[in-house]
Amino acid sequence: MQDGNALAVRPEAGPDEDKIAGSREKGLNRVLHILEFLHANQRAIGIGDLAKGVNAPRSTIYTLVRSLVDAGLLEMAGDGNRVYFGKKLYLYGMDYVRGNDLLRRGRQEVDNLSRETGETSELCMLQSGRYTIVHSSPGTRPFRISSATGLQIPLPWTASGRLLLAGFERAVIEDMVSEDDLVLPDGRRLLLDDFIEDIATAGAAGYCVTSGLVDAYTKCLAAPVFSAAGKVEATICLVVPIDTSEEKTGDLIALLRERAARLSITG
Amino acid sequence: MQDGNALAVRPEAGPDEDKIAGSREKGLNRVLHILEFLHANQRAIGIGDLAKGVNAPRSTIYTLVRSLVDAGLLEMAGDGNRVYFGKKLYLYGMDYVRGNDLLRRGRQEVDNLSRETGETSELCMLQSGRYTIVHSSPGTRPFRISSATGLQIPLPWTASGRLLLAGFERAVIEDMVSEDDLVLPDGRRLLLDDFIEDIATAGAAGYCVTSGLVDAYTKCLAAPVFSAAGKVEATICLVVPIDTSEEKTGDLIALLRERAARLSITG
DNA sequence: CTAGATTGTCTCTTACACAAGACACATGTA
DNA sequence: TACATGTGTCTTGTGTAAGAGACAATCTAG
Repeated sequence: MQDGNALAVRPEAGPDEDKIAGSREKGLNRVLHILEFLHANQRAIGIGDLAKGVNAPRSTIYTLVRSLVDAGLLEMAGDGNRVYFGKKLYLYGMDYVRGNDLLRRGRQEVDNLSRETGETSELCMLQSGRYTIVHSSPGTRPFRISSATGLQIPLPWTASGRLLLAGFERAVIEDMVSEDDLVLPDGRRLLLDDFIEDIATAGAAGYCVTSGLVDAYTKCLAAPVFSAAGKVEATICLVVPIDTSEEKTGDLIALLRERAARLSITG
Repeated sequence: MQDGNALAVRPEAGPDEDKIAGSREKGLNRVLHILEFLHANQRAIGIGDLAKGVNAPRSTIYTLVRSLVDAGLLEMAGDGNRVYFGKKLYLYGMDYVRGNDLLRRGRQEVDNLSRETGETSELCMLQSGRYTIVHSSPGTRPFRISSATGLQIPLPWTASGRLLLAGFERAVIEDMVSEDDLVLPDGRRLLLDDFIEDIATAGAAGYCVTSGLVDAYTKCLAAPVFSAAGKVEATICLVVPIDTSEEKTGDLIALLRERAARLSITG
């Protein structure tokens, strides 16, 4: 087959090694890229820019966008020549929530947690091999630490990432984690072996804490939610200031684990 | 088997206009049909049934579904050979909400309304020429009247429909409303002219009430939300028992209009 | 004013995605 | 046992959708 699915956002594909000239792409793939691009940019985009953004011929994008707008997956934005997500996608998304007990209850639980503790709380899942914040609830601190829903972060940067990978073969993990993923935002570099060991300990412990990984001021506490099959299907986590006392951290972890366990009881 | 859906969610068709025994369909269109079909059925569907449902060759559906699952727009459901909407669609849907002030505030307002009044409240919009319940909040009656989000109902059956069409040309309205749409669930038949007159009066009055249209026990109160351009962009409505007193109905309408007006003030 | 960039629509060609259909492997049921 | 029904993977041909490019309109500088 071809290069399989080169569908990984590719916001800016560093060197120009990819894209072997004008290979003809399937329309559906173009569409998937369009959606990813809009998701990555979080705003309405002009059709011309869209074509540039997904690196596709203008004429193609015009026709595809027309189809998508007609179908309601996209909508023309205010000024008239920009597009963004449409109502249909919202409706399908709500269908997903409705059909997905875990997500529905998880959202609820996360909202509760952040209200009760005052800290930012998040529901996280693996999304085609990437760590994804599926739902987050801001917390009540004056300077609150928040992250956008749908944000995708390299697995090694997070506590949840360590839990989500528990139970996977080493080879699979190596496959999911790129070299770049091991470089933290501040430039420090994790060793793959250390990361894999973290995963094992996190899986065994049933929770995970990371300090100062994505930024220097926060600590991340996470607990796993299990599927009926016993796999880690999601995590819930709390983002707290890095100087939170040992004692309070312990309490929060206990709380988190209890809630995660409750979520694991699938109907 | 399938079907038997009393509330006609649309018997057939999708974004395609002329469906002459589709010999060779574009992949993207197949996908759009798949999504519509899943939305109409509100549950995971086996790939074989899916192929039947959208009237497409199995081999095609297999490849398309694989692409969609890889991309995360669909997910394999529990037993392993059924598919339903995936996380990506949820994320895109949330992006839509985030990018859409009206929807975000409208949902909020509808939730407030149903909590304050105890009645079922809904946010409604036109979705490619069809009336759509975009968000609904159940109300607190013992036997509550509720409708599923994303349900599409013929425009003439509803109070909101009359408001949403205010300002459209007669020809456009005629185009949007099919013969079948004029037949109420109980078999009664509306006259197109009456309906169009209703639209005019509703538009002029700035609210609309219908009694016993979709069923014999409810009254529907609706008020329009205007876009900056002065067009009716959405409605919020309350579904109340048909024997609600004139006085209370009047109060609710006043409340509804006030809230709708507040929503109309776009930033 | 001209020169350049951008937008939306069109036409034509050909590479390839859709479709048909064969296959192996499960099931269930008479 | 045979016999139907369903599932998932292949291969192969051809109708057509993706892409190149030309076009007029519309901006926006300078």
